[in-house]
Amino acid sequence: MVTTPNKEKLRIKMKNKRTRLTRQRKIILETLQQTGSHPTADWIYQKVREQLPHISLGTVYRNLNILKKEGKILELKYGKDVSRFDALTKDHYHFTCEKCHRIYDLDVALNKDLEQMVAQKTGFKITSHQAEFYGICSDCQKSDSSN
Amino acid sequence: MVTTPNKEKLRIKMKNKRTRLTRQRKIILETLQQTGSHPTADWIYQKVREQLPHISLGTVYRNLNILKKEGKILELKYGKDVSRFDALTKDHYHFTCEKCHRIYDLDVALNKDLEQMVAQKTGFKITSHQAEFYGICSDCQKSDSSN
DNA sequence: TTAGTAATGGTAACTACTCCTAATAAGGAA
DNA sequence: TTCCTTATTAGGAGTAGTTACCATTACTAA
Repeated sequence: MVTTPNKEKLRIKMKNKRTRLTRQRKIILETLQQTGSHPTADWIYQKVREQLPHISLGTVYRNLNILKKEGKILELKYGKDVSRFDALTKDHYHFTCEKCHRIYDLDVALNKDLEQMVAQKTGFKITSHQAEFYGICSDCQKSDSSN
Repeated sequence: MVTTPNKEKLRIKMKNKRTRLTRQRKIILETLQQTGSHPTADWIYQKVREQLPHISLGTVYRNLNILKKEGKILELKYGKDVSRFDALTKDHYHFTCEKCHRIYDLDVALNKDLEQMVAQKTGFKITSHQAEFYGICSDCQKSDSSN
């Protein structure tokens, strides 16, 4: 009898589909947040299995996609090969070391001017951009010079 | 009988491994250069088959990788799904339309300052960077408003 | 012409990922 | 708490894109 209008709002925000916070989804997100790195789906799968030995790989993929849609994680596709995931939600650039293949988050302000410039030049509507830098990270520079 | 010393030079440039410009490789590169777009490997395969009906898909992939290593083409991986290839050699940014999924080359000067800023902030050695912009292209904006 | 080997076609194998289905469990209502 | 609806799961089969393998072909240089 008692209607709950504020819950209704929430539901609308989530696009008519209540998502349930399952144990699996929770642990997948936590795992990703706890590693500061950018693991592959398979790495996450292996890691989560330590807590949920019976979780299936499909569940990991499904949840990564759901979390991505919800904006809680980021999928990085540009590297060389596999998709990697990133728990940080705020936009940031990435750096890939061409030697050790680690991916670093860059603490550099997004250059929103670039978007505007592109919009002006092309007439396209720009909603976002990303950038990746390539080169040699400090660690690998060190080990280079010591050889 | 006539020796051609300039060929020797070429060989050194190609890193001790003579690559042969086969009919297949030539046509693959030309096909890619002639389409101004960013086709998938499979699209290239279909197109090249019009001229070389017996070419195998493996040959297309092998040659795309070789051409990539030689710096003659670019592989774009960031989009949603499949790899796409780009015959342009000079660096440029890309725009992906989130509606029609076309990829456009942007005629915007590379922002080399960004690289320097990142290098200063991180101590990494930056050799290159790329950027992708996302949004809605002019065509799709038009068809949007007419509906 | 001949030796050496890069490249090819055809196909099998691999890998990252998605889809399918019956069973399970989250979470709202009573 | 108990019930009910249905989102989500495990597990496995299936798929698409790509690479590896190998016997054969075709350049290249001597």
